[in-house]
Amino acid sequence: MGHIATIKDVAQRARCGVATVSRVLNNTGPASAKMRERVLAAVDELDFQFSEVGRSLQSSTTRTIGCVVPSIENPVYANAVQGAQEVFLNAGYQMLLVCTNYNPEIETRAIRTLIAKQVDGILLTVADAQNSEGLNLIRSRQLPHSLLFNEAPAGQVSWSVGDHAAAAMVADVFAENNHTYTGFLALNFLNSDRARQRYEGFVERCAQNEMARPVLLEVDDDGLDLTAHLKDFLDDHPSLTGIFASNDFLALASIRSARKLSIEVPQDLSIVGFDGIKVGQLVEPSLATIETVPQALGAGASQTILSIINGSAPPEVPLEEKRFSFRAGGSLMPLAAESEDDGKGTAFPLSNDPTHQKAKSNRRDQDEI
Amino acid sequence: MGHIATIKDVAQRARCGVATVSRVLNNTGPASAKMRERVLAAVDELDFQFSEVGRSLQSSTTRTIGCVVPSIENPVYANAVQGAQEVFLNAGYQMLLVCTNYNPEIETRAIRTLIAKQVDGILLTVADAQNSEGLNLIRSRQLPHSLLFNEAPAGQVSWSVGDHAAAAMVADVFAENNHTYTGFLALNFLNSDRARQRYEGFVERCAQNEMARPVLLEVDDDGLDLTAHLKDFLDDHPSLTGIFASNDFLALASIRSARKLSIEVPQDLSIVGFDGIKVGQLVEPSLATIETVPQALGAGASQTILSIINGSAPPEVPLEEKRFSFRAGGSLMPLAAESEDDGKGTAFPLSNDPTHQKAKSNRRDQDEI
DNA sequence: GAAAGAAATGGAAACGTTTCCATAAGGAGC
DNA sequence: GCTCCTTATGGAAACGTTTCCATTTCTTTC
Repeated sequence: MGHIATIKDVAQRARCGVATVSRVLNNTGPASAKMRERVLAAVDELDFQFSEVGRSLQSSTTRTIGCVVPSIENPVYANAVQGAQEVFLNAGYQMLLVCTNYNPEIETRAIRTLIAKQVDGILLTVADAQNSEGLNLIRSRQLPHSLLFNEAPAGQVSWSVGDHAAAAMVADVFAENNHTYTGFLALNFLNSDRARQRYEGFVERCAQNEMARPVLLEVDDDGLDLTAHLKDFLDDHPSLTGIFASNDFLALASIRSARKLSIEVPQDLSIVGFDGIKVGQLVEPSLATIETVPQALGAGASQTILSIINGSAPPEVPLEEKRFSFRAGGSLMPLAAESEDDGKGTAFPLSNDPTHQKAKSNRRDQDEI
Repeated sequence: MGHIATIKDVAQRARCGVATVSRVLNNTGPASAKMRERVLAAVDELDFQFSEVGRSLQSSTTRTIGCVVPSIENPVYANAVQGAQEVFLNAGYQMLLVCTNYNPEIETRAIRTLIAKQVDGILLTVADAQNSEGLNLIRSRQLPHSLLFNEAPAGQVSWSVGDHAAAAMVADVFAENNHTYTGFLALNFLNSDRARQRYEGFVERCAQNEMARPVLLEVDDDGLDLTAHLKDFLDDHPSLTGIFASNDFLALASIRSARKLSIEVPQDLSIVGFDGIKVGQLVEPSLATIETVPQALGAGASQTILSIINGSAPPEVPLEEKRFSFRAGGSLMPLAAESEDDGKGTAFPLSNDPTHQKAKSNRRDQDEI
């Protein structure tokens, strides 16, 4: 028979009522030994398994959590999702995953559907936390949820990296290494509040460190024409000695593009990434970057949701210094120090800096080919 | 009111029966203009949305697909899952994701739960397709499903890379480059039929090519002690000139470990990876590897499932040559050719091969430190 | 052996839908 | 104004659970 057994079939076969079957199988309420045995036998013979749909309708609980992220091709999100998934699975929840591809419409639609499916909670990274229709829906429904990677608007919890401060740290690192003229390489600037926060944090701290205002290079896709973009960019801004890439892939791609342009990293150009993906340590030169803990953030955010669901005390979001740190790497090199009493950092490149000089000449060579 | 509106609330507010509300909202059956308006107004005022749980119970369909993979930290699976997710989302399905961490028990449990949740189909990569409890459950329930990455047992569809043939291709590449003494670096050998199939394919083709039987180096975790393992391995097998790593991460890690041991890749040792992850092209030396199309496999497998569900013609699995190809890279270098008439490849390393010689001496140096 | 209490059991309602079927309302034709 | 048909509408069953409550069965105690 192609028919899937229900509790009624079991009851019939065990010659008892459905209530008894339910009690036996859930171990709720009394049952005689022989009855128990009959039920178990019937379950075995019919290969019975409860329908979670029926259960959900009755209990208005689905043991399912929604998870909305931009993409899992980015290992940062992949790790976070994996961390979350593990926590949820251990707690007996499964995870509905939606990748929005940084598209706010998909985001909204997905959240709507998740709500309709009556998920018990939602873990999400939205395009813009200040202005997310989906997030508003969740809030108005008072559905247990936690933001991941997004900075939360008001005094709400969010498991974010601390993009602003982390980017500021990059500015400090550049300053410590005597870099003054830097660029910021951005991807998905429009659809990612994180990218914007990094840029802001970087720009602000550069100003505080009396460095030049970083120039912005925005690329729309991480396609193969990065080399061309980079060339134009460096041609337009020949004094640049360092680039802060808004993620590690972009940083690695930049190193490669630089190599193609005969610009050596780090001798001619220093590059710092963001995220701290694993391969960054495997390559040569190793990637200087901001190391983050996406898996921990994902796990933490999940626990926040679980604690809301079962009313226990939510975990504390760790301090910023636990959420990111600078990882030194071969892609960043100190410039020879500017003499300390040289006034407050003139706005011109140092022509007596050999490293810097080399960078420029090298680049010029390239230009003239 | 903290109460979520149901169809009854809408009916009450619109002063009509629930059947009418259902008809209006689903556009099934007739309804007068004024009634339609009243219902729509009520929906708006109450912020009503259908409960998918109620619907599912009634329609015995959930618009949800289960997806079981070992891990999404591995970009191969991440890409495949992402590809699948997109196809499903476009078709109006959402995806329950479970990562098993290569653990068969989690795998079985997860599949059981997915069945209980009455997913409309399951996309899965199992530890061992020949012997998977979960897979049997799915089959006996006749649930629409498709294997992903696993080779299917009998004449069943599966969206796999073609690990056996792909690994054979690596053997051919080594042969073409005059490598005779090779090693196979394996991870998760126990819990991955793919890794085993790659090994078998490689060993077989090496034999056909009259190369030495590849030596197997099995590592249990991709931790930091790969360097130590590699050193021992190369000490034990000094004639080795090439290593086939069962995935790209392992390959990159090997290159790094080699670098630490002052073994130069590819001059002293050639390395070939598997999977074709993106970063492999960004690094120096670039990684020679088998390039695969995980996203396409994921998308294809999803379409197979959808076609089973709605009874349409399933997509064809592309030919093997469309599913993998060899990607040349700087990590593989040809050895000086053995003289063609030298008989059928003697079983000893060529002492007149400078590159090879260098490799050996270099390694010896290392040993003596 | 009867009464009282405890233990076991089953019936039925409820959860939120859809859909079948019956009924009500409206209009056309005589 | 009546019948007849079409179009609207609502009641109720069904989907698979859990749980409340009432009923039955078994022990115990006198």
